[in-house]
Order: sequence, then C-alpha cells, then structure tokens
Amino acid sequence: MATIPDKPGLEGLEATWGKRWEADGIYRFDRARPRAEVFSIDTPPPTVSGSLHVGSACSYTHTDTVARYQRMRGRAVYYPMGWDDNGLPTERRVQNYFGVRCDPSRHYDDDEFEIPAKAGSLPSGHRAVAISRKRFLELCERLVAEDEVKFEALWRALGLSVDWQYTYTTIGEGARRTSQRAFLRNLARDEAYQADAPTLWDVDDQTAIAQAEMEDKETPGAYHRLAFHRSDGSGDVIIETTRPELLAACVALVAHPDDERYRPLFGTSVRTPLYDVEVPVVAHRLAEPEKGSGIAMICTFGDVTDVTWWRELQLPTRTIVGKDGRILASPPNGLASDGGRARYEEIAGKNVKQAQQRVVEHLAETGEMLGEPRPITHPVKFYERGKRPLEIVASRQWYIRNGGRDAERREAFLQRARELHWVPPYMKQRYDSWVEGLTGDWLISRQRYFGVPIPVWYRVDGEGNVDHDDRVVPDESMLPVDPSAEPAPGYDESQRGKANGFVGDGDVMDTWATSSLTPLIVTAWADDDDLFARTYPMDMRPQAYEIIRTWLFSTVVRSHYETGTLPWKHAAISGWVLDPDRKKMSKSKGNVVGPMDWIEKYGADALRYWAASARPGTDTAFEEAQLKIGRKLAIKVLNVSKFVLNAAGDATLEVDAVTNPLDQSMLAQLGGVVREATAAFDGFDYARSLERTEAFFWRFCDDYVELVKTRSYQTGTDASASAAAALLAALATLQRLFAPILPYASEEVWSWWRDGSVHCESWPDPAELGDPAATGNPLVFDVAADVLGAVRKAKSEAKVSLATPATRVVVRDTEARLGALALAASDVVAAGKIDELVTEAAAELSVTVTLGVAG
RNA sequence: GGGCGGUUAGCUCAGUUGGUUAGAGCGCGUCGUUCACACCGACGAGGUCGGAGGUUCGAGUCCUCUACCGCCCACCA
Repeated sequence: MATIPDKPGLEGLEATWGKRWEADGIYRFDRARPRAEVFSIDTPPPTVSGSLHVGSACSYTHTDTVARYQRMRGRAVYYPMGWDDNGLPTERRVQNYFGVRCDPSRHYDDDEFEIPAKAGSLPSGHRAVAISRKRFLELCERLVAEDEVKFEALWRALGLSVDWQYTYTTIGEGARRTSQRAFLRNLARDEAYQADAPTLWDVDDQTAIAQAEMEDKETPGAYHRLAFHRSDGSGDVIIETTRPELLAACVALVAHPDDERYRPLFGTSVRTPLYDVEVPVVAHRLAEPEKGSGIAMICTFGDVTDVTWWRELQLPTRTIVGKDGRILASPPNGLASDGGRARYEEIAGKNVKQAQQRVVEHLAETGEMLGEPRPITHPVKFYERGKRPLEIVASRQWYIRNGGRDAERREAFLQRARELHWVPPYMKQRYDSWVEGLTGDWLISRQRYFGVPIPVWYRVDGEGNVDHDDRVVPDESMLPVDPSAEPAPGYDESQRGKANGFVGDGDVMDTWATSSLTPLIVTAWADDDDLFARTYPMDMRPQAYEIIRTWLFSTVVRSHYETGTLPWKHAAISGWVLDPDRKKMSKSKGNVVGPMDWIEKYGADALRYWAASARPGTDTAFEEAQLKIGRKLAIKVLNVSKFVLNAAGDATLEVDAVTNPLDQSMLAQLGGVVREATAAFDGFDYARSLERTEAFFWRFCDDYVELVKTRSYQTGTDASASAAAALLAALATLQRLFAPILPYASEEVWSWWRDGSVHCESWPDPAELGDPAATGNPLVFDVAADVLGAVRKAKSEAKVSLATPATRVVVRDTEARLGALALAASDVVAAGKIDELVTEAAAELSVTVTLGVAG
C-alpha cells in the first residue's frame, strides 16, 4: 500500500506503472491453464510503415479493454503482438529511404552500396542504386527493426496489456515456416495449384496482384469510334472503345445474342482497322446492347470481361502488352499484312499511353476512326497502392482455391461466416457480398523479394528446359527454405539452372498469404502442440472492416483447410477514425495526429477514454475535446478516491455494516450498473460499459458523496460506519469497473489502499455488495438527489452560495417517494443546509425553498 | 443496379424487448473558492428525434415509401 499524495495527478503514471507491470509480469500468459480458461486474441499485426496514427491507437485500445476485462473475469489472456513487416510496403519504404532498387541478378559481394550516414534525406535527382537481393533484404530487416522498437514503445505507453514475450513478425522465421508448411499442405491436398493464365498485373511494381487488392479509380478516358470492315465487303461495323491501342490485340467482336442489329453478323468475320486481321463476330450474354454501339471488341486483354469472353468463347490469344507495361517488340500471331506490321512496329516498345496516341494518329490517317474521341470519366482498375492502371497479362502463378471457381467451396466459406459471431452483426454482409462476387481463385504469388518464398523447386530436363510440372518440394522439417538461395533436396547448388539440375521458384507469397495464418502462427501450430491446444481456435479477432474481404476472409479459408474449424469464435470489427472534417485520416492528407503527442499532453487514460467512447464498428471523429473529458474523468477518479479513503478513516470494507437506507440504495443502483457493464463487455461493447459506469460515477461523486459527507464525519457511530462501508464498497467496485478503460488511474488509486494490481483482481460481481445491495430501495438515492438538486437550484437562482442555509423546504411528492425521502431525511437536511424539512403528499414532485438571509 | 450503416440540442453522441414531461458531455450563460477536486463545483437556456404515411390506447423506438450523408459489392465497350 502506498500513501495518498496531497495533490494527486496523472503525470508520470504511465512510466511508473508501465515499469511495475513489466517487472511484476502481470500480463504474462499462464500457459498451464486449460483451454476453457484461456481467452486468446488474434491481434492484427500493424503494418510497419514508419508511424502509427491515432486511429491505430483507437482500435488497439478497444481490444485491450476486452483483454483486461477477460483477465479480470479470471481468464488466462493470451494476447500476443505481431508486426506486419513483409511485403511491398516495406520494399517501397526501403527503396525510398535508402535510394536503392533490388536487382536479383547481382551478387552480394559485388554491391558497392553503403548505407548513407543520414538515411532518408536523399538528394533530389538521386538515382536508385542497384543492389543484390540479399543486401536488399538486409536493408528491409534493418528498417523494420527500427520501426518495431518505436511501435512497441507506443503500445506500452498506451497501456496495452500485451504479453511481450509472445511477439512475431510476418517475415520472421516462425511465420515463414508456418506459411510454407501450410502452403505445402494446401498443395498436397490440391487446395493450391499453379496455372499459366491471365492475371492482374501492376506494371510499376512488376508483380501479379489479387482481386482483393484491386480497386476502382475514376479516371479520364475517351471513347473512340472505330470502323471494322466486313469480310464480304458489305460495309463497316462500328465499335466504341476506350483502349484503341489494344486494336492489335483484338481477337473478336462481341454482341448480345438477342441483339437484332448484330444477329446477322454472328458467325461471320470482320477485318480490323489498321492491321487488317480477320476476327470473328461472336455472341455472349455479357455484351450489353446499351453500351456504346452495342458491339465491342475483345482484346487479350483489355479488362476482366475480356478474360471471361476469351475463356468462355475459347478465343485465340494475341498478347501485345508486356509485363513492363510496354507494347511487345514482336507483333502477335495473325498480324500478317505488311501495312499492319509496319504500323505495329511504330508502337512496339511504347507504353500504353504513348501507343494510344500513335494508334489514334494512324486511325486518323486511314480514316477508320469516326469523328473525334469523346472524353469521358470512367472507373478503371488499379492496384490499391498503384499509380498506373492494371494490365492483364498471362503468366504462371500460384493460386489457393477460395471458392471463386467452385460453388461447393464457396458455400463452405459462407457457412463459416454464419458460424462466426460478428460484432457488430451487420459486418457479415461485407464478407458475404465479397465471397458471392469472387470471380477467380486467390492469386498468392508475387514477383517481389521481401516475402516468404514459395517453397518449390523445378527439375530441369536433359535439354536444359524447366519443367514446371516436375516439382521438388522440401520436407517439412527443412522449413523455412529459400529456393533461390538453397539447392533443391537431392541436388547440389552447382546444378542450379543446369541441364538435369534444378531451378528454384523465385516468387514470394503475397503478404495476405502469411497474414491469413496469424491464428496458426501465434498459437504455434504444428510447432508447439501444447500451446496450440490451449489457445486454438482463438477467441477473438479484432480488425477493421476495410480488410474483411482480405484478412478476415483469407484467414477463414486457411483455417478451414488446416484445421477444419473457424479460426476464432468472435470477430470484433472496428470502424475508422476520421479527422474532425469527417475525412478518413491518412498520412497523405497531412492530418495525422501522433498518438504519443496526445499521450504526453493528456495522459494515456485520456486517449483511451476517447477511444473507448467509439462503439464497436462505428466510425468516429478525432476530437481533442474528448481527451480533455477523459482526463477530467481520470483526475476525478483520483480525487474522489482520496476523499473516500480519508473519510472512511480506519473503517474496513464490510458490506454488512451498511445499514443506512440511503447507502443501501446507492449500492443497489451500483449493483445494477455492474450487471449492465458486465453484459456489455460480454458482448464486446466496452463503450456501453464505460458509459454506464461513467454516468453512475458522476452521480456518485456529485450527489451521493455530498449527501453522506456530514454523516461520515460523525465517527464512532453506526451511521458513520454505514457510510464508510458503503463508500469503500462503491470505491472498490468503481475502480475495477474503470480498470479496463483507465488502467493507469485505476491502478494508482487501487494501490493507495489495496495490495496487488487492480488488473489482476476479479471483475466486480453484484453479489459482493451483499444484502444491502440486494434489498436496498433504489428510490431513496433518487429522491434524495432530486430534493438536494431542487435546493441547489433555488440557491443558484437566488445567486447565493450553496452554503447559505435554507430555513424551510417543503417537498410535495407521492407517498412512495416521500417515504423514501424520509429514510434519507437527515442526510438531505445536512447536505442542503436545511433548517426545516416539511413534506406534503402530491401527485408529482415539487419543492418550495425558503432561503435565510444571505451571508 | 444490389446491399449495409447513419440522420436525435450549436457540436459529439446515448436512448436495450414501443410506455408517463426525449437524456449526457462539450460549448454557451449565471452563480459559487463548502476542510476530495479551480485540471473545481452548482444551476440554467437549448431539440415538433431527416420527411410523409401507416399499425397501436400510446411511436425517437415497429411497418411502408422517400430525401440526404458515408460505405460495401457488381458494372465499367
């Protein structure tokens, strides 16, 4: 026990208690406890991108309040923390921060790169230095290590009750091993496969991307009206396109089967403008008669609909756009005419924008474009972090089956969502609509470097050709492996790339392919069966709604495959933090507020208070005013605790000593608050628990404490003992009710009079308040507070001090309420400085106050 | 085009199965330094609950339609 400071304050509580908690290990997971007594949390690993904004602090606080509640309910809380450091965001940061680019063909020993003394401040016009893959990965690891230290410091200051003995990174050895093991098992069960197919391709990052990473952006474009020529010479067919540069990739025209205008053309062929290639006119239900001229050109590949047509109508392939986003050097099959080849030569090597310009010039020359291009704005598909539109190119990639091509699997994943408890429930809609709209399997391979390698090698035949169907996979005991650095099992490194040798798969997995395994990574699946059995399936997945289609869905997929279960019982979905202008906070908008600055200014409890005011799933605006209120609440907790402990003197917390009806009434109401707060937290609604606790707390301070103040000073009497016991019982309850939200202030005041940490105490139970709470009449406190309020009002309206005596107070009210008032009359008289209190029966409350002479 | 969420005091939000005069905090105004708290307290003003219709003895709460805001999915020639 500690002494109570003369002037309690919030300053320094974070440092003091942070150290104590760490030293005492109060958040350590007790892994001796059986599964039924464990509460395990699949914390989102924050993307290590240099800084965390106040929105992150908000959602992590939500999780922490639940963790603290469950801990107080007696569960062994398994609360690990991870860092999402693998993947493209880190690569991009390394490229910009150090001014480098990865060239996999370089050797480590040849690198001439030196880490700049003052990184991050590259001179303008600096050209990226090419470095080897190995050195590039070193820089990635170095940068994320720095960030992870900063992140942990913030989380600790914020008071997250994480067990820091259990941390992981998505590029760490455990994550790599788990990712590769899960992948190999997917492969063995045919849940993963490789295919050479059209894929969404980001030309800047030079990698394939998944449907989930794609987003639409409104982009300027233009309709071009182009004339195709009927092969029988009977005239032209006019189509409209926004991508005339793909004309050379045209493989057919398509119209709706019921479209009378084009029905006669089905089965015939037309010749393309400029290139004079003969293409068929085909029918397909996806062609829309209302769009453009009602007939469209199919190119390989202009957009995802082209892919559908190409596949379903079994059209040939005429690829003209390369992986670098430029027109391929050699013309596609079928482009035979001299004029066509000459024109193609002029666009070869250009990027699509330049090529479009040249093609339009050609069309103008030949007169095959009707009128001028008509500018429009239309949605175009982009990689969510990309600068240029996606292209679709055919390439060999790895996929995991996610129901996108398979109704049975799709239904299985929809069923999983029904089994999951969603908080709030309507968030399930996002999952359902995403799964129902899937158009293909999940593409997991990326042509990048800082990720988990695909653990596969391919045999090279006697002629030196790679046979992608002749795979070599590692034994699970070898994991993790890096096929581009280690030889395939049974081979020697000298055989790499040689005839009768091997090559390694050079791709890495998408970051979601690893993140989707976080429940398996943190519970040490197949690595530590004991820990796994005690923590999996997990209890809670907290996450933001924007990544339901990625993280949540993909996690459900992987757990379904590996363990045949849901990965967790509850998904708690948090909203966004908006800036005060109701825009989503983001670094690019420059409106990010640093959480650490706010913690220093108002205290961690204040920031947590603001966070905990946002109900689960709802967006919330950042408001400095809310921090001030939280700070005020935390300070009030300190001050009222100090008063109560002083007023109680030597009294001990003995609820049976609570004999006064007003005291019993207060405890009865408090018991109701405990029940509500408990129910709210059981439903993950920290905001409701806080609201109820806070509302009662202010009534407790403003009314109850004022009412019993005088009586509590009459030491040595039963009346005083009753007040002291009730005050202490309420204090012990309130301090614990606040503990999950305001861990620092709660711990501070707890330490003034109790042993041990409040965070290891049991959550309050109404039964602790005993018979007084069970039998107390809630009305007594209400009526007493009402009358006290009326007296204050009279004094306030008379503009006199509250210390001014009221010579006579007449209370008119119902019999029941007057009866309740009588039980607290002496306290009301004392608190209101009332000389004479008179009651009269009436239908409703009215109070007449006669004031004495002021002064 | 399909769907989800929201709309309550100047601001931020509660309002749990429909039940008496719709709540809180902030802000604003007035008063007050009572021995926990001036990083304070007390009191007050302020809303026909987005709109229309319906069910009901009774609707902020249930139903239908509708407007606006935000978002998801689909489409995107």
